[in-house]
Amino acid sequence: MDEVFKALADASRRSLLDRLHIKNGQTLNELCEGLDMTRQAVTKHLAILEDANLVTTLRHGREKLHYLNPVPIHQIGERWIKKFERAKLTALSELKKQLEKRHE
Amino acid sequence: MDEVFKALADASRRSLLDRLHIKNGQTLNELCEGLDMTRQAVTKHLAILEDANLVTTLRHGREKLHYLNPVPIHQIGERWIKKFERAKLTALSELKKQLEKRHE
DNA sequence: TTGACATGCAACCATTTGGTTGCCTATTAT
DNA sequence: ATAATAGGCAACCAAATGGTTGCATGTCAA
Repeated sequence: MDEVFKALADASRRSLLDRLHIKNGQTLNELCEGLDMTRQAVTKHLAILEDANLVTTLRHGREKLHYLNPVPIHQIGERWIKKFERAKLTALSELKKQLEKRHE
Repeated sequence: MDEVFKALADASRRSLLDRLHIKNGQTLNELCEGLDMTRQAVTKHLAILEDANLVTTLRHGREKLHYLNPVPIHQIGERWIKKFERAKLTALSELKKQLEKRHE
């Protein structure tokens, strides 16, 4: 889980995921197009995404195809973000209550 | 949005949010208890969470009370994670289809 | 078979990050 | 008044991060 959060912390990596979301199964060079970065930098980002299991790769001859794996993203939503849903609703009223308490 | 992702990338900071989720409105010293870190390190983490608008503070005499703001977490869920929901469902079948295409 | 293309590996670099220590200031309680 | 308490500020440090360049390897096409 920590690896996933770390992987998502970088805007370049999130944009790579976005691009794979639009078009799945792209090669390294395809993913490099239009980016203000060397191919090697992109390789490193993709390796981090792969380690976090956010991207799966598949060799096809001399090409390496990259596929988005949305499962860890979904898990972050289910296992982590959902926890804070209830808080959202009660946050403001709780804060007000506690403020009043402190000022007694 | 980037600030929020960056803030959430650290396990210590996520655990601080968890603790505020359990008990809202804690002081700095309260939040330091049981942590294997100096107070100053915790201060820095809290400052990052505050910059990302995940935590709101309130001075009360010599105490500084920390309140969880779950809104940015919720926004990550709505604006970012939800985008990948559809992908989740179709990911595997898409991958299979594309594999078949490449092997024609 | 040989050149072009797609990717991999490794060393190196600057900046950011997560942490520390030491000291200072403000508020509260005795 | 003064000691204890809660927190702030700044300098410093090691390690991680995000990037580079240079060269090597594997695969395809002419």
